Amino acid sequence: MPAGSGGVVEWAGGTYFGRRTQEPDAEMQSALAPDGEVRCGIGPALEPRRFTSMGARLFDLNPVQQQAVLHDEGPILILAGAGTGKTRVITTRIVRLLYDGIDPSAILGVTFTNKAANEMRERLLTMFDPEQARKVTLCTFHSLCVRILRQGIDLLGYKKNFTIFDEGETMGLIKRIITRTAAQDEKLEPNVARSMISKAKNSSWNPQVDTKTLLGAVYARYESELKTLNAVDFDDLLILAVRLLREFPEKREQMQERYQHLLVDEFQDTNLLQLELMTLLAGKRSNVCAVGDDDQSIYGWRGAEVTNILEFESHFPGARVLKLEQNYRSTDAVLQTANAIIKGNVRRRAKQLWSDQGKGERVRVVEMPDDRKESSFVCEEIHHLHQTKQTPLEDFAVLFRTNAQSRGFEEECRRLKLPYRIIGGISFFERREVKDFLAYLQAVANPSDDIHLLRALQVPARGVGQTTVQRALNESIQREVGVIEVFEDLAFRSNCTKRTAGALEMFTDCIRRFEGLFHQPMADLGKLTRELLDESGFFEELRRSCKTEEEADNRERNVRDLIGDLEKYTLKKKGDLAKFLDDISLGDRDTDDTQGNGVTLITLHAAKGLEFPQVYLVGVEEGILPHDRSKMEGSLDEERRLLYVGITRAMKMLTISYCQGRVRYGSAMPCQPSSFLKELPDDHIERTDFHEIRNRQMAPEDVDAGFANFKAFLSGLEG
DNA sequence: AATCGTCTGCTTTTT
DNA sequence: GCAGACGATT
Repeated sequence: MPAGSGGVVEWAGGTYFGRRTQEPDAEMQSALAPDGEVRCGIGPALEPRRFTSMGARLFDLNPVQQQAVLHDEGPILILAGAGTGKTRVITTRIVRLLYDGIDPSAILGVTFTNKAANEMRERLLTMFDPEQARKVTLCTFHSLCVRILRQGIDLLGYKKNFTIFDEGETMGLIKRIITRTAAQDEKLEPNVARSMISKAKNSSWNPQVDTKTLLGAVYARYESELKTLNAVDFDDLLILAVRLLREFPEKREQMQERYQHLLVDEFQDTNLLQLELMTLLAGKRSNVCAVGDDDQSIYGWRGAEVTNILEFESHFPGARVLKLEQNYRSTDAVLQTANAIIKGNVRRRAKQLWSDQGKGERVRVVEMPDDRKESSFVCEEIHHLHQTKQTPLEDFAVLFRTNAQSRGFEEECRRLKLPYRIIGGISFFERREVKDFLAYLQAVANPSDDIHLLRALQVPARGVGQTTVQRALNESIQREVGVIEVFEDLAFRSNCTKRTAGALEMFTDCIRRFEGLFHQPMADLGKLTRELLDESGFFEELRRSCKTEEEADNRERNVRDLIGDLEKYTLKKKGDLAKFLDDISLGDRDTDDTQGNGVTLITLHAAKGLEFPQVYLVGVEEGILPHDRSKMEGSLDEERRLLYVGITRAMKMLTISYCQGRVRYGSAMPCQPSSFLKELPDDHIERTDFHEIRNRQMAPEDVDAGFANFKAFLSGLEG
């Protein structure tokens, strides 16, 4: 059926026009009867079994959502404003395809985070026969690419057991290259180099690798060293997968045959390569269902291309475009505030969020004297609401632009004994013990993985120093063999000190022995891992290197948790060690997300996709939101979207605060309210300040105390 | 190999 | 003002 034709669809003998937008009438209602048989469009219908029928599911959706679900073939863009039931639509659409009798393994749903992919899978399993639903591919862009590459990367001259470098490993390599490449007087920030290289790699335009500049030389060297290490970074996963599909028609056709229906979540966050990957996979059929919201595009700085969504129709000609604007999350006051902010952006697909949940409480905009008052006010109010109204602490979230801002709130929570959780910051996988642990597993899984082997070699320190390692590396490059083979070479060892030679022998023997054990078919991987870590002195080192008992326990628990994950993983037959490591390298971990206990402290970026009944959006000051740097980079529109994302997280109550002064970079500085705040609609907001709010809530004697505090602060500022 | 002192730089970070 | 990195010490 041609795209966008709003084709006629049969429902239990009745006729349903996919394009209609009005409420279901009586005729339709009977056609959509909850237990009715379902037959629509595309494939041979399946008999619905114990799951809610498709008809009933459709009945729960609003008219536009229904159209999104019922759209047949050809490209469709679903512009899903914040809180408009996007995930629901996407999962229901998959269910609908399944009901149509589409082969589950021909359906591919792509997301950006493992969390999103896993949540979608969970949801799908409750909606359709799990045995079938499980066969639907739901994964991240990166894990999709790994799947593609594990099968065909040899065509591009890599070995199939390539290693995936994470951010840290990438950085390490770049740093080493810079020190080796740069002349005495040359300087290059590894951070800068990394992001430039990543930009160059991602933006398909090949910036004529100019090896005359230091950056160019580092870039060229980085690429060639990755290749010799048989390693790929996160960018390469996309680049190589796209190259494979572009350059090898048989691969492309094979994939196009396999995946007949593509669904992409958070489309506004896709970059050029991700778009290209999708067009390559979609092929002529062009069955692409993209879901996203240009107003929530906040990852431009990471290469996301808003134009992918703004110009969707030019990438997928004939695309149908639907707008979801009915919001099921927030009150009208919140939504009007959000609408008012976002309409200041020019390049966007205009949307007006609305809800039928009533006006709700007005949005408070509070002026605070300084950042300390801000955090104490917010935390005390949360405390107060929790005590007097029994509002669960999980209902509250404090949203801020930069991680540094979390600190004051953290301290304040501690002072008040409010449980809290911080989202973001250093990720689990960046923890040293986790990386060391994974290095061991990777070394055992693939001893020719030099980088991880060398990392394992250093934990614990074995008396094999820089010079030995460097010598081994040189030799391994020269002889074109893995470092482990150099270590095992008696001639090489005879050139080391006795101590070093012994250590090398012990280490390589250990790795080799466990390599064999791990590859036995019925191996108990958990048990083996514990033996490996005991024998190698890993656990001992882990405890030894901690200052406090508590820290040691924490770190050991992290590692033991991961071993538990590995056990579960193999028990559930999800795959072998190599597959487990792939998943983990891409951050996919079966987290039993112990339902968040406490107040949530979170950055605006990390808050996207979440919702909270009570939201405090703090530090909304010129220079912070919008951030100073964004003005130089000309990304004010993205800052505005960031604010929009923050506002639309709130379900019932939203408080926006800014300070007259705050401590930044160590010294007290005056602040202006964010220029965005001028755009707020007066009829839905209430402007107030710290003192007014205090006077309203506090007993008089407390007010005096508060005032005394304030004076104390002022004198502190002057001193 | 560990430790101490000095220097720097300071947004966000799905993979 | 503080954390993290790096180089010079022992």
